[in-house]
Amino acid sequence: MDASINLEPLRQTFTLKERIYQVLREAILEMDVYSKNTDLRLDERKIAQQLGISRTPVREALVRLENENLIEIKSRIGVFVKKRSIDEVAELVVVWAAIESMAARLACGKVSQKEVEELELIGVKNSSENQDVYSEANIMFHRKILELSKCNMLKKIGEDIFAQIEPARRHAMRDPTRTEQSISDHAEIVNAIQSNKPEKAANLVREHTLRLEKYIRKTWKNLDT
Amino acid sequence: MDASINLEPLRQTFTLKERIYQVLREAILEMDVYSKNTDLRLDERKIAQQLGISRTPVREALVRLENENLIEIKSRIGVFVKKRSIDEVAELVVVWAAIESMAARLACGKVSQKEVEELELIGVKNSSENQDVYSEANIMFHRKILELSKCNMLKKIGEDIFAQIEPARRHAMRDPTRTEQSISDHAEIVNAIQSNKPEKAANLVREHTLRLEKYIRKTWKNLDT
DNA sequence: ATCTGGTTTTTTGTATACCAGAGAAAAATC
DNA sequence: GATTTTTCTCTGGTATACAAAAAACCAGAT
Repeated sequence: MDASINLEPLRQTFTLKERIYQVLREAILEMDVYSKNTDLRLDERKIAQQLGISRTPVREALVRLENENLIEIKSRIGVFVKKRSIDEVAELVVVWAAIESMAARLACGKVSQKEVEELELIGVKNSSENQDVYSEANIMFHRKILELSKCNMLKKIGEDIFAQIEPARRHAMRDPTRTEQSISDHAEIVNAIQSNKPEKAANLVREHTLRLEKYIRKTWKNLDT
Repeated sequence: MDASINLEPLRQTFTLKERIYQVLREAILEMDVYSKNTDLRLDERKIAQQLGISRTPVREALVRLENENLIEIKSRIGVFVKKRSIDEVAELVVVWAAIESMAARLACGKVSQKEVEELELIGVKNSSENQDVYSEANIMFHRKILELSKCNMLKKIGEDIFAQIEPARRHAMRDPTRTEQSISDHAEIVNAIQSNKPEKAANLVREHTLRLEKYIRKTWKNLDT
């Protein structure tokens, strides 16, 4: 028998810097970085105050974000969300193409029928509804390929790079005419994976993604000054 | 018109956390991680004391290193240099293969004769001297390919991954019989790049690197416990 | 009005102090 | 002697205080 008070576990699984990191990361990725009137400055103290904590864990989160290239900490000047140049974004897309192409190659021969169907559902069927749905499904399609590679590192690094591209992708991809082409590309890719043609799958994915690179380079609207 | 002298920016950017980061990173990469009697623990306080500074900048450097997957910060337990498992290393090699393969592809058609010769010198001619020289030249060969892609992001991300692999590579690659095969691979790669065959160059590089993956998986000597 | 020079304010960098959880060691219990 | 409980210590986590550099401000001179 135990008559003493038995309180809640209260387990605070995550450390502050971890949570702040996640909060900030999400907030940064959702920012409209390329809009003229977006303030790119992050104020340590303001953030700490807003969250009701001290600067220390905030700073540690910021260091991490800087290491991920999402922000830039200028010594004794301030912290700024990074606005990538067209060249940097295009290059990142190239890296992404390399990684996803390898993922598609590896996926061949080790995916179940069920997984192929999931991929098709995301990238081909669901995509055709409307622009917003397409955009969301498009992201998921590419993430799914990374997943199907069954290679955790490929997935992890691929997603890191994707996060860096995402703001620019939102900025540059407003053209609905690309949707159709994209969906037929997806169908081909699904097909190649399903019929276990690694070389073809890898090539299709690579060219599909590199087409995005070309597109970005062509249609980039420079909103700087 | 501006006739005034135009001086350097003179950024004094030497912040402590930056320097500590570099010092620690180098030290970690040089550690023989897989040796039984290597102490993998890092003590914030001790490091700060040794460097004659406070814990704060040390911690920020550590956060960064953790984000690069070189160390692991266990909350209220300690900081440890990460010893990658065979699976993680093998997967990283796959990512590396993806990136370097794309680099070779891009290098085709945009390299000068002089650059090709440099590559050949590093990867084929200089490599044959002895094991140590070979090992060093081997690294340089692969870095050179990243460079010849003229894609900064590819280079940067490739080198990040390479840094993570390096300790394991040193651990696993002790077999001199691989040297010959490797050098003839290199020669083929140089040839493909020189004669502007992107598809072939990409394939050769990929298979060359993936062979390393297989090799690591096969010969990994588990020194844990 | 504009430029110049110093001064104040703001903001980041670093140091220090204290807190809390985990694990080991010691003590108590059986 | 083995097991459980308690205490203590070690280590990272967080808060706060202070130093230093950059930016903003503000007179006074031109």
